[in-house]
Amino acid sequence: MPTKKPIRKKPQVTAAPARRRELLDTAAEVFAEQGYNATTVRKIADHAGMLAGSLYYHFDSKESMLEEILRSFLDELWGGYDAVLEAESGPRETLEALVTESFREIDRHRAAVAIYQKESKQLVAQERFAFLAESQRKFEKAWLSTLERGVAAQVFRADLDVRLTYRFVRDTVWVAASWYRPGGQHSPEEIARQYLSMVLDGIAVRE
Amino acid sequence: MPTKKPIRKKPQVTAAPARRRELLDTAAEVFAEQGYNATTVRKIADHAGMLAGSLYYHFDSKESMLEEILRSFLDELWGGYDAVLEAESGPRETLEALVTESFREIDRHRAAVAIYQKESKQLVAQERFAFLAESQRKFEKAWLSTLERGVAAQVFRADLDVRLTYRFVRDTVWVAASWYRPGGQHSPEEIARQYLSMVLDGIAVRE
DNA sequence: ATCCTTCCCTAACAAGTGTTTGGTAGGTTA
DNA sequence: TAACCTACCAAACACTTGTTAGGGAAGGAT
Repeated sequence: MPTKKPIRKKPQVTAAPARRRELLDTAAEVFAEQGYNATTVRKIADHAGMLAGSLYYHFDSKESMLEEILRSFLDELWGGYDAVLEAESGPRETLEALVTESFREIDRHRAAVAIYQKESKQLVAQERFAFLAESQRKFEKAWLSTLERGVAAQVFRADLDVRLTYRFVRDTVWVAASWYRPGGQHSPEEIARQYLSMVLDGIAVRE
Repeated sequence: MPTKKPIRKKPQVTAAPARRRELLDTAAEVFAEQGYNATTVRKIADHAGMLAGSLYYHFDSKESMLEEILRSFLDELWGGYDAVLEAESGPRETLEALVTESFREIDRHRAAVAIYQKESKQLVAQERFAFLAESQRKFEKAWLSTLERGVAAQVFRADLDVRLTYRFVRDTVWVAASWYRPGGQHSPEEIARQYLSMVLDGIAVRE
């Protein structure tokens, strides 16, 4: 009679996601604050009130935690973006909606956005994080086409380099995650409003 | 007769800075590309064509390399900024000059700017890098006062939150280091011109 | 010819890293 | 009561990390 190997069943993906989410949220906080590489699994465990090894009951690696954090963030992000894009409004309205949606995502996923911002450039090289590259392509396409539609419809200026403008707009929106604190002075909508006012009409006084 | 201790004289700060600068430049490239924590001294040594231990003939720690990279960058940056501020031009001219100078610094110190951008938030906590905090205060003061002067002189809009505007302007300028490549399509001056046009006059078509 | 300086190599160190293995307290199910 | 599952701990593992110590080749100075 062959002795049954006591294969340890780990919950990993299947089991009750309650505790997983909890741990992923604290991990995301530490990742965002200290940087992914500077964050040891022992630090994460400390913040979660357990020991380093215990994390491996829930996840099978530090990297898989990072992957799950970024995946779930991007899933929700594209939920919002796709809804905006499918509305097929005018270019100006689309741009306003995209910006507002972005600041809302920052409000909800501050940590994940900060991580994405800091680490994505190094991560895309690994095939495990190839989905980041795909997301970036979709992202660029959405914003660029909106800007180009606006130029064609003569609601955006034609004398600006569209690609440069895209980069400026994109960066300014997302770096907000580095200083934004939820529950602070400004709501995401208020920040979006001010930002749109600046980008659309400029900060100079008109004569 | 007391045996003379063979104290190893290291060049460190005194000696010919030629090789030092060379090594610091390659270190800065690797730091910028992979992130400070993810960069091992062995990687730096690889890029420099030597072994890890040999780096310690020139520097006394990995951290001191980072410090020297950031220090020399900030020194040169403030050389340019102070010149602009001492000119005491009008607020709009000052803002234009600050932006242009910033893009020039990105052109010259792409790697250092990228490092500063990524790591400064975590570094300021250490007393060794307290000079970063001081630089940030000077930085904020320079930009904020320029914006406020502009609002007072009615050349900048009064209905925008100055602090929010400052953050937007600051971030967009510096994140350019993450995608800018010297010798590319746009010169620093051209990028500055486009950026200023966008920020000052907006991207919307005027009626 | 000797000495000294410069610049690097070889080889190791201790500390910290992500991860694995076996165990176990406590609740749930049979 | 017995078997089982969940969620964690305790202790170690192999490896990488920044750093150090001693040595040596090359070349200029004396």
